[in-house]
Amino acid sequence: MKLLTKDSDYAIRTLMHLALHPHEFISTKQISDGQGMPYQFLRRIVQKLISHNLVESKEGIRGGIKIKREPEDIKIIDVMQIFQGPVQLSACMFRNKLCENRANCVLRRELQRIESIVRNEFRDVSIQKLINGIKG
Amino acid sequence: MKLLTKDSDYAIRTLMHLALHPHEFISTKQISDGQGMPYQFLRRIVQKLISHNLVESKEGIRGGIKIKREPEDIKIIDVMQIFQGPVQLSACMFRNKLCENRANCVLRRELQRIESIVRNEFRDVSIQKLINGIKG
DNA sequence: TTAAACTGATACTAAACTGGTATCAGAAGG
DNA sequence: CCTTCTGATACCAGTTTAGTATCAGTTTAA
Ligand code: FES
Ligand code: FES
Repeated sequence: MKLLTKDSDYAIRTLMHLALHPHEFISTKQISDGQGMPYQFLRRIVQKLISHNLVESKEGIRGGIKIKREPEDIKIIDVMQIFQGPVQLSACMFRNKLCENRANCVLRRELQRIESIVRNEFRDVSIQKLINGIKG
Repeated sequence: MKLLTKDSDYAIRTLMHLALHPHEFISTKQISDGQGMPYQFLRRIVQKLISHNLVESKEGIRGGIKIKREPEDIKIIDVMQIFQGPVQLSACMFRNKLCENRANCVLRRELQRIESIVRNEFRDVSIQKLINGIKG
């Protein structure tokens, strides 16, 4: 079970980097080089961050990207949802259709409980908190 | 992010079923039919449970499978580890090699913290607990 | 005014994983 | 000896993951 995929990972690191220089446009190339991430892969990731309004961009030779929201307000669960979709339990059995006694299903209940714990943990970590290395 | 794959799911349900009839050998066919799981898929899953000593089997016409350990002692994290491998964070960046300042990496630290929370939760749920629907 | 350094938008790829199916062999029991 | 079971594999299609490539358009500064 992998908690974080590469794209979420790279995205978070990129946001951390941007949060440290909130007033300048930094090129994706510079970030990918500096952090050892594959450039074209990061390009695609960055475009998603832009389309989700976490980052803004400027085209042209002195262009680049810049963080658009407060680092406190960007939780890593937001980033994960963009790249990995929602935290979800195993789909209900009986292939297509949901089974009847969902309300009573104990496995389902436990999974939902754990699921919400996981969500809360990832919601508690912001980009700022990562930068601080402390509660944020 | 999916917490439970189908094989873990089916394995857990199978163990629950076996735990309810701890003294008889039940055929895989009977279980797959009864629970709406694909037979051949479940066969493969059951073989893994056997090779990991959670279940024992008897060949031949009145054969089948039987639970081998106490339902209290089988935690769902054990089952998940068999089918999904360990709960792990995103691999360290800089492709193959681990990066230098691992000790200082805040993202890594947070992920490890959350990882251990998840592990503990899944370690706290046993087959017996699922059957009871209460603390066990 | 044009070359260089950027982003926008997509298309492509190989490898791994997921969920499922199929086969053939051999054991046990009546 | 026939049926019901397991053991052991091999196969398969669809999706996901991680990464690469291409071409077009924008901006700036020499
Ligand atoms: S699996 Fe559908 S409710 Fe439990
Ligand atoms: S990514 Fe390797 S230590 Fe943070």
